[in-house]
Amino acid sequence: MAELDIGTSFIPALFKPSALLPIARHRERLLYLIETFPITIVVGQTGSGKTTQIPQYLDQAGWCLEGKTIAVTQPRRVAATTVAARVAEEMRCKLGQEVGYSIRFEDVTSSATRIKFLTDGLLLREALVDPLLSRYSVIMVDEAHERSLSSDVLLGLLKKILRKRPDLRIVVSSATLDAQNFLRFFVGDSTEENGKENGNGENEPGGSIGRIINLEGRMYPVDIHYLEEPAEDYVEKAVETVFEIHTNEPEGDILIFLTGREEIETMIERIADRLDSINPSAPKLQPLPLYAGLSTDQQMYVFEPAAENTRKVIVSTNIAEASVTIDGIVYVLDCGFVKLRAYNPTTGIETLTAVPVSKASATQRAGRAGRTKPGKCYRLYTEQAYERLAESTVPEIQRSNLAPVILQLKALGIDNIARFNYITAPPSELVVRALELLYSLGALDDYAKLTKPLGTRMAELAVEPMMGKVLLSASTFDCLSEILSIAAMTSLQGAVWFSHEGEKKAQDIARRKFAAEEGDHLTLLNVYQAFVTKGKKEAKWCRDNYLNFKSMTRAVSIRNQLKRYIERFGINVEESLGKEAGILRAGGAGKAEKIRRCLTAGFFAHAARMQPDGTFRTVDGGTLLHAHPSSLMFNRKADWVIFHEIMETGNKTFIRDITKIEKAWLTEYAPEYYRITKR
DNA sequence: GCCTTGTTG
Repeated sequence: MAELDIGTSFIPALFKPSALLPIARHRERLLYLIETFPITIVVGQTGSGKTTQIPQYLDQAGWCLEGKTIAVTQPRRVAATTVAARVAEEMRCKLGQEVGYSIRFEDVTSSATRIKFLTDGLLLREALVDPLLSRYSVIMVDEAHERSLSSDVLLGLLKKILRKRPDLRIVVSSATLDAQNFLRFFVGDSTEENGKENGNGENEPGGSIGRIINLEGRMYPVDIHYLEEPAEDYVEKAVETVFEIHTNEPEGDILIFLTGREEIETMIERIADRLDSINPSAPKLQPLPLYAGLSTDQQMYVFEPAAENTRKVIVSTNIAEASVTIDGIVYVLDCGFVKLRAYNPTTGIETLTAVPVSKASATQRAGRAGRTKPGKCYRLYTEQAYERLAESTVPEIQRSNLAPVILQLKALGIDNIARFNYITAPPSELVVRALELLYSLGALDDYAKLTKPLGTRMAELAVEPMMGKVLLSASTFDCLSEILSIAAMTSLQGAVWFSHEGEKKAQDIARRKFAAEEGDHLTLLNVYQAFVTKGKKEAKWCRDNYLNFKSMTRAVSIRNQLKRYIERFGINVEESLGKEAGILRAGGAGKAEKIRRCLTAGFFAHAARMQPDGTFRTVDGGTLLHAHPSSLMFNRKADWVIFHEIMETGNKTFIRDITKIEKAWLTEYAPEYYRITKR
């Protein structure tokens, strides 16, 4: 940012006098609404200052007296930490004192903390031990319009808590489109009066429950352009548009939204191919990729200022829509598609496919061009196509595997899942499938009540239900120490290996050093054990072995956390770290078999059999599966296996983290499940 | 022959 240096360098660049923010004009109205109504919906564009200012107004107005705290939830960890730092700076206090944050593995709060930023998932966990969230006077749910699983569940829970805590105040921050929807959610079917007949003279849809307040943002106008004819190949169209902008439009960086890594790499190659066509004396173009799979270092390039006389072209996935904000973008290109996860309750298979974006999403993308000055957005589709788009993206709760959600709701004391206050209810097929799985794992009884201690413990463990079952069975299989490591490693979701371009072969060779005959789970165990013993938890060792140091460090934290839980349940953890590594690799019978049996006791629903041609079939024979290329079983022989994850991408269904088992173990550990599904 | 994005005292 170009600002005059007038010698006041002690004021950080971030700092803007808060009195100048547009929100300052709404201070009194905001405080009045929050004082008067249980619910306040705040509609605020980016740059309105709602996240940083509202908690401070509340603190100044006395909402933190008598030891009470204001909670502000965020959907992402980085947001919680950076916003907390910003507010601490504005209040001129040390982070962790009056202002703090709390995210998994990092609690930067103290007894002095009055304003606490935290992830919405973590606040949900707090409700397990403090069901009325009694330490908070105000809870602000930020970015609620993103409709993440945890913020949806949190809002439903808050509605329930309100009935028992009339003193509690809830602030929901949302985009325009959803404000009415959120208010209706809190008013509708409530035990309180609902506005039409509240008799207090206020004829507003929120009745005596709540109000909506609009805050202006600090956005510059963005010109929207559409194609006249649909594009046959939007990557090609995007490349052409980049060069048109570059030759005809004034300076300013370009951000392009595509759906995935492959498209991004294609686009970058095509731009590079045509760079020679630019007049050598003209300004240059610097294409840069941005997607979650890149290392942190590789991602940092997009934030660095371009070389002189050079225009940055950032080619990104949806990560730049809300999670990552880049300054200096003046032109946005939107391909009109996004890859979304969806869970098929009939097959139990997750899909990852490109689908048209929603209007809300397209608006958000366009807005990325207007952060620092007026911008332009080129939609690589026609205006008619835009009109046909859905208003908003289907919320996660309607397209996810709900087993973890239902387990959590049950643990929060919400027994009647069907009558829970959902902002939008999930399809009943999803609920039924989740209940069936939880029942087959023994987490629910015949009356769909949480079992004790198994069900309640599974809900407390921060892993998915199937892995929770494995962890809680491990001591009876005499392999708890190993399973703790395996659970931590699978939680990394494939981010174990570090891939640099052109080093694929070396990486494969490195991987073979850890390979276990029995499959991926034991290989992951070997990696973990080597990291903490031979690797001394050092970055250099990871580099030498093509492992992701950050992920490995995270695995150590996850394992420690899981171990603490297990010990709190009164289960003894006998560490065998390091001793067994050699034995496992040699295929040493005893321990390895115990681990495979234990995994089967939790993952019996994820079983498959290899066919002579190397592909797999599900147990009922119905679905064709492929070992993911990252799996050891991609080019090895096996018979029956269990797997951690199943996902359909493009036109193939992949399974990953695969381990060999015996067929007989399935009926041994899940007799009912295999009787039911075989018919 | 390969994963969009988040996240759990």
